Amino acid sequence: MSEAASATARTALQGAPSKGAALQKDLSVEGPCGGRPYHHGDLSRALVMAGRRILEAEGPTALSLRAVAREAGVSPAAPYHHFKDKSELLDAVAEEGWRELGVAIGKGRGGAANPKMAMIEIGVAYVSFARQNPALYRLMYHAACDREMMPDHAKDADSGWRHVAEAIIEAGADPNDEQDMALAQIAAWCNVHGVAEMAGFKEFEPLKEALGGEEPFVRALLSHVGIFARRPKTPYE
Amino acid sequence: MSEAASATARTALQGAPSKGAALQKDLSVEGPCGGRPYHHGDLSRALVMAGRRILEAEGPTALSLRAVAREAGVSPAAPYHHFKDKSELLDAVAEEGWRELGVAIGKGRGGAANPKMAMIEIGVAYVSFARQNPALYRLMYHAACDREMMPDHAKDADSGWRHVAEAIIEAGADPNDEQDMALAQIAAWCNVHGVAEMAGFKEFEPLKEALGGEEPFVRALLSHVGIFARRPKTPYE
DNA sequence: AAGATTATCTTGACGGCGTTCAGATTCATG
DNA sequence: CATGAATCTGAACGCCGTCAAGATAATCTT
Repeated sequence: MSEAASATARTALQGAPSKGAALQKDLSVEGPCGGRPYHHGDLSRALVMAGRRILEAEGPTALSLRAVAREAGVSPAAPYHHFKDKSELLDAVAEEGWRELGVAIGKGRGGAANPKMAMIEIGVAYVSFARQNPALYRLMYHAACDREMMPDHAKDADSGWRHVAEAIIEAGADPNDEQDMALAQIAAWCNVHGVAEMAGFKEFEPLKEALGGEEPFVRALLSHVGIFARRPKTPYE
Repeated sequence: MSEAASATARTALQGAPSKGAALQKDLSVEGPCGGRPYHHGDLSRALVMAGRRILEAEGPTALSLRAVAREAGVSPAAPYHHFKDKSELLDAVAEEGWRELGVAIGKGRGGAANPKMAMIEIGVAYVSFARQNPALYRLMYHAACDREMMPDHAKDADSGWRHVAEAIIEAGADPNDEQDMALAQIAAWCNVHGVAEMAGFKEFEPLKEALGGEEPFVRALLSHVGIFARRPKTPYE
């Protein structure tokens, strides 16, 4: 189901046979270029990739530090030379997810017919990513909630957060009304997150089918909420 | 010894603030009262309460089956006579949470100035509950996501789900347009969930302060999204 | 009232987990 | 080539979820 999901990620993960031996060798062979590789190869990278692979293949409950080490072909204690503890490793996996999500959002935004549609396309891309990598998305959000903030690189050029801010302005918001800008951005983010986590619920199945599939369903949901229609600040009195 | 343990448990719970005051039953030595009590007393109830207490006091990572049993004063294997496994116990804790949330939502709805305001009040009550019981809320949602559906009792009279449906109709929606009804209900739920999980993020702090606190912030967010304003189905073309 | 039956709880064990630490190995460099 | 630092291993600790076997108490039958 989520197999076709991360074609982009898959290339990155490609050629990773289960045992670490081959992986180690490959990494150490291409070593001399960057000056990065260490004793074992770039283990820290390998661990993150192994973590993601386990997440996709066997689900979040199987994602133990020991399993990751096993998959990477090292002892259970090895990761501790690259990450303070398990949660730091998981953070690294999550961060990669956020980066990919940013790229996906950028693509969605770029494919919009006009600036006013961009926000919806962004939302669709966001939800679509979350639905195709559910375990990863949960991990990402878990990490964010734990530290009670968005990932640090949210300010980066290709981050989803940035895309949203720009799209809102392009859609006609007044960039000088900081408060309204922030509200729009936050509201969009909250909404799209809710949809991402609930779109798979089974009680919505009939409606999904009536609308012709999950993507139309998501579109309808986002449109219905008027995700970024500019509107008076207080619709009720 | 079971008596003593459950006594400590009870006093500990009474120390806990906020809700659940009415919830705790009299587990004291009342032999032939309800026909329910068993060997130990109502252990299954006691376990759920212990679970909740640990969740609030020490966070989700401390919430182990063994810790719950310890807190309830029984052996680590005792819970297995009442719950199939750990996750079933957690489900029971979550279910209690959903019930409380339903009540909170009902109160919010009842306190609304007029039918059109009811939806916002519901949203505020929802987010407020989630923010006051963050660990419990996460647990609730985790359980729902795992089974990919809302809790079973969502159809009950005092469930939040029901309240939302009724409030939407009272606000003027056409109850015969099933599709639109469902969309409104789902969109509301998604949005409010997103706000609930993100309202605590630190990057929103300045905006919160500018708006005068967290509740105004939440109100602004919900209003901005036009959470339940009736609107044309496709705001963009 | 006494014995049989069932439900409940305890004890003890198993394997897996995250984490630590002392020691072995390999790398970079002088 | 020697030395010191970075990297990995092996074994150990305590906690976890879970299970099987036995002890204990409540309930039911007669």
